[in-house]
Amino acid sequence: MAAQVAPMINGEWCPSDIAVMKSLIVKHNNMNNTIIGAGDNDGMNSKHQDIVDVLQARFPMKEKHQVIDMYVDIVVEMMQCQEKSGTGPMMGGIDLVNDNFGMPVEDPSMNNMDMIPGARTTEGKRARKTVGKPPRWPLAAQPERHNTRFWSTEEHKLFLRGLRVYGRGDWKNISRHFVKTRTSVQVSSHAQKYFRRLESAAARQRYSINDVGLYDAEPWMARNSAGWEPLALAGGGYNANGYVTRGQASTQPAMNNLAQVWSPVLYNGSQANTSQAAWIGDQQIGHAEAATPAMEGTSGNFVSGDQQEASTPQQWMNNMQRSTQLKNDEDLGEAQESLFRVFARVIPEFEACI
DNA sequence: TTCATGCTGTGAACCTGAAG
DNA sequence: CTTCAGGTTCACAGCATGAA
Repeated sequence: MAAQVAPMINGEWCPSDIAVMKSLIVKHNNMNNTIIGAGDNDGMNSKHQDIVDVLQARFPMKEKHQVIDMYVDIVVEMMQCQEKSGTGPMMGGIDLVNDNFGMPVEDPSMNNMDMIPGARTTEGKRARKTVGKPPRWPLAAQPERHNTRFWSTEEHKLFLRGLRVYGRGDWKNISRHFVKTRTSVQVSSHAQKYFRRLESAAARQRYSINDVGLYDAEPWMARNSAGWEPLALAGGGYNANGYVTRGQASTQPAMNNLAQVWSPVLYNGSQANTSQAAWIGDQQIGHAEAATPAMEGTSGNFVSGDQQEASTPQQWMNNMQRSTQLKNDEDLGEAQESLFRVFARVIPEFEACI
């Protein structure tokens, strides 16, 4: 672990890397556009395969899935910039999305993400649990908790990937295709705790598996222990608890999960690489660092449809909701899903890597 | 078209174990 | 000892599907 890098930043992609990737993507996209006609599916697939190969060649130290992942993120970011500006691409023409990479979307109904909390009525549920309810199990007959197993960091990252591809609510597919070691019920349960954790971000006191972001390295052990304490960084790293006490501004927790999951939606790519960061209450989500990868969601601002920055947990949640609306309105979510789905089909390694 | 059934997601209660 | 985090389970609601 490089001591210079904030722990929430995995150090895998630096801004210059991303700039190079963008440049290469734009260059090869434009170059191939002159050769490949619209609707040429094989050509499009080959095109993206070629671009990934070029990127892989440029960054031989990276795993292929890392390259693919970043490629998708950058494409989505560019797409979002195009959507926002309405006048054209930020970095040259890129038509990777509008035609679904030249491939049909296998299941358009996939865009069923319902991120709006409260969209489904819960009235009548709340009074369900009755007072004086007898214990679920007699003390002597409590079921064995043999299935209890803490989520590993890897499982959580797979969960985040699945969340990014299938969206919130499709636990079945996330379980089936990503977190294969967990049932859909377990995934759902984990998600419940995960989102609750995000909502109560300001009150966090202990490290949790849910603090692991998709691109985070693993600077910690699975539990609070001295095992990861030595990794605490001077000035802006972790403290022994993994969280800052409210009022302490000298240490910065890594709480970028949702930011990464929804980075193309929540973060304004055009403002990436600034040193501004979003905050939850007293705690900073995205640690401002000069060397922050744009797509990490660590340096970009939280943006909602009206470009408002979150400054309180409630505002943050509201922004998330508005961002979801924005995504729905502009079909960004569907486009992103399409990207991943296409990648999953075009590049076999993708499935193997995730 | 209507109804029954099964599946799945959601929110909450409850439990265990670890940290404070 | 208290508080907190994580996991399981349950009740309910919504949706899809098939039969009448």
